[in-house]
Amino acid sequence: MTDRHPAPDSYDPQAVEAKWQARWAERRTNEADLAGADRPFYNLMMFPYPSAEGLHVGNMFAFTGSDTYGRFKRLQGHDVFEPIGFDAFGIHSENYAIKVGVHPAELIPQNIANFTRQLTRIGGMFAWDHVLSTTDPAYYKWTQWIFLQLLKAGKAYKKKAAVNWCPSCKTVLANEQVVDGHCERCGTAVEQRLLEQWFFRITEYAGRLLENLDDRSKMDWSDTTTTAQRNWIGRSEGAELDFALEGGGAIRVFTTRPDTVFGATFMVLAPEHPLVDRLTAPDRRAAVEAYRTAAAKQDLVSRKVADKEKTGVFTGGHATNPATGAPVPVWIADYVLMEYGTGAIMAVPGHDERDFEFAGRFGLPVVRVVAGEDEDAGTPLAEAFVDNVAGRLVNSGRFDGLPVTEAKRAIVAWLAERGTATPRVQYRLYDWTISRQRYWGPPIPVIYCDACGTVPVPEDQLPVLLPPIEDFRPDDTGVSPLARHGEWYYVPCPACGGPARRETDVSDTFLDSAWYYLRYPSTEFADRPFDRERTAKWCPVTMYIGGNEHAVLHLLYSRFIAMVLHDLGHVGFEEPFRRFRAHGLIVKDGAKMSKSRGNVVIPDEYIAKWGADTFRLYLMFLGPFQEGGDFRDEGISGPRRFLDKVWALVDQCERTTLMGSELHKSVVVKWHQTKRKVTEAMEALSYNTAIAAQMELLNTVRESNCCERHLVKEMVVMLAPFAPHFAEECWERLGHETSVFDAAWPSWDPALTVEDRIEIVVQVNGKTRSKVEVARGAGEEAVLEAALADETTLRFTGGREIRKRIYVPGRLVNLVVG
RNA sequence: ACCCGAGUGGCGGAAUGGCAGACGCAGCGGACUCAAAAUCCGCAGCCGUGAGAACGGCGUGAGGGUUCGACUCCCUCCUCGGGUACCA
Repeated sequence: MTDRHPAPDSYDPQAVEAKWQARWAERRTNEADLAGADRPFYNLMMFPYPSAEGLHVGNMFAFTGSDTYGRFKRLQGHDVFEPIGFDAFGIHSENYAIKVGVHPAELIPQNIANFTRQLTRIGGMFAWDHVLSTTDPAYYKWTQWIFLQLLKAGKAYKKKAAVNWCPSCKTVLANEQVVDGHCERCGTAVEQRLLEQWFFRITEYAGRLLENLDDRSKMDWSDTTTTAQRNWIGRSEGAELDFALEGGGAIRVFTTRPDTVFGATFMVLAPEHPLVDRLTAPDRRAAVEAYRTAAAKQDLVSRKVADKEKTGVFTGGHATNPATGAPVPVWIADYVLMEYGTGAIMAVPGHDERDFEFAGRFGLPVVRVVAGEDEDAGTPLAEAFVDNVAGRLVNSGRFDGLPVTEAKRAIVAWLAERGTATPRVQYRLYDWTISRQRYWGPPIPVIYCDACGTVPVPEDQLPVLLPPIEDFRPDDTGVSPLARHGEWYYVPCPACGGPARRETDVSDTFLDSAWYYLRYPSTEFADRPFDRERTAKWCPVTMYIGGNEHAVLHLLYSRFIAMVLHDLGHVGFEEPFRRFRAHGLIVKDGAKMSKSRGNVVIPDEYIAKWGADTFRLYLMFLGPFQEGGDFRDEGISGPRRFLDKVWALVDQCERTTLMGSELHKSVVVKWHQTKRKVTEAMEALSYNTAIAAQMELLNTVRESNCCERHLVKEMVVMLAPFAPHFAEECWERLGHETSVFDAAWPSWDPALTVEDRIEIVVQVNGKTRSKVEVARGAGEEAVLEAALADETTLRFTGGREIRKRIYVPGRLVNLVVG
């Protein structure tokens, strides 16, 4: 950063910014008329987790990009509502609080105050009247209410599920706290433990969540995000097949490759599979039990590591292959997961890599049932042949010769007739576990009564307040610290008045953030989560911007909750975010910012040095918003010089008559072209090119040395989304008493975006050789004639025969010579 | 391993089938200045020919293809970033 010494009447960002921030607050410029707006536009940015470190430059980039869009929409005449809030519950806050030994309820307000200061300083158009924090009882009361609606509707249920358990710290760990199968803090090997936990039935909605992704009338999202969601939901089409057991019953498997059933030479069950006991032969019992115990102890993360060596044991039992009628041995192995499909697979080692590896390890037979184009049935397999598009069946009885795709249908139909197959769609998505055995979250509003069982807390008793306990650390009981707080924990049953206990788990932070956009427009209503009319007016969110790290969980959970609320009649839409765009990431001098590298950029010092407007302009200029870019200290002086030049132009407007001078046609054309280009670029979030276009216009004006007031005014308006304080000040200096944000976005005249005479590029054999100037409306004949007569062109055509002439209207001529 | 994104001057980046390098940073030359900073004017992809205005060739990670024409579309490969992870 180099020092600059401003001349007395030059642009002083600190003074300008302080002035306008005060004025915006006083005039309430940034608040939308929520009840009366004519053209509501809900411009939402993912709310931040208020960390102790404050907002870093990457956050500022994202917030500025969202704010720039909101301000642009406002200038286009929309009533823009741009709220902000804080996602302050969760394990991040809790762990940090434990680390520094200060209660999160004390830390969070300090952090929020700091975030508020930063977000105000950068000049965000935030509707502070509607600020919210998820830790506020007035907010989480309704988070609990949403839980109860799902419970009532049968969309919430309780079941035992595995958690990561550190036997040394005696506490439940989140997946992120497990590093290489060991506890992040003490290094002890992590085990799994089964706990009763609450789940939401998101899998019931898998199909709809998937279908809506393709419905443009409901959602316009960036492709990368919809693709990530599609993959996460993971739809697979296949069939369930039954492998009969001696003495009745069957092992049911799910497969996407029913065409390979003739090659199923063994079966594998998940160690937890309920049929394991029945199948295990007496002499195998010891080995099977040992394997099951070992599998049960493993932590949740390493259980699912793909490249580890295959393990498993034979149960001693057999089942019957429904296609061949042959008995196949049944094994158990931890590579088969109880949570997916039926918890059992038919193993086809010839055509599945995992099964191939397993068969090789344990000496099980490999049979080829699919062959590629030029292969014959006898070719031995050196590796699994997994191509499921090309290839024909072999060693599959009457199905030999059928292409794979056809064989899938034919075999399922054949087995279905005999009652051993059912077509089936399977999703990878699993139900959402919302229980957290922690302190810092909204208590799940449920009471357990010995007489009545599980009783929901009556809605009129919400919120269930999180008690302000001193010791909020997890302890060796494995249940939430809340269980230690007797007068909170023991309550009379709301149904029978008898002795009862509260649920001590709190809910996942993702539940807090799954509905916050519904709360913003209704923050002043204490008696309802979201007002019906307000919601109808403002929701779904018109434009949502956020990081792609939330492409899956947050966005999917929000969609699910909206869908449930829709089905229960609480909201009129299924999809909460009409438009979503992911912002890119900022790196510093080519490397990712991180504390360990010591290259984290703190925005405050840059803002103090250059002002918020220059900083904003630089952030939006350094790269495409949706891709991010490289933050370099040297780069920031360019945008500042640009503002200085605009300032000087406004200055000239104020005190000279030169401003009346007639514009050259070329300046008029550039002006109108710029208005079009900037408008289109803003809409596409291509802020860097929008700014470049404005710089070009300024350069043209300066070079031509002619200008007029109207042009300068429009320049200021186009600059306003990026440099709001600067634009306000210029607007005032240009003689306006109202906010620049109440001005209209400039429009352009398409006829004036084209010069009277245009340049046509002349290529010979595809290489640019010359240019000719023609009148704007010149026809093909005239242009070709001019091109052929051009001296430079003639040097390259050299009298040779012209075999082909290509004419692109208004742009180019290509002459192909022999 | 799979899925997604990206690879363009010294640097950030622009152009998504039609003049590659807009705009900006850094750099170089000049003006102003006692001098420096700031500001203003100009130069600027690489290689070659030329004293020179100029002229020619090459050039968007690598190789192939489609096309009158490819940074842009297709195939194969390499590198980097992000996501997912034994999903049957």
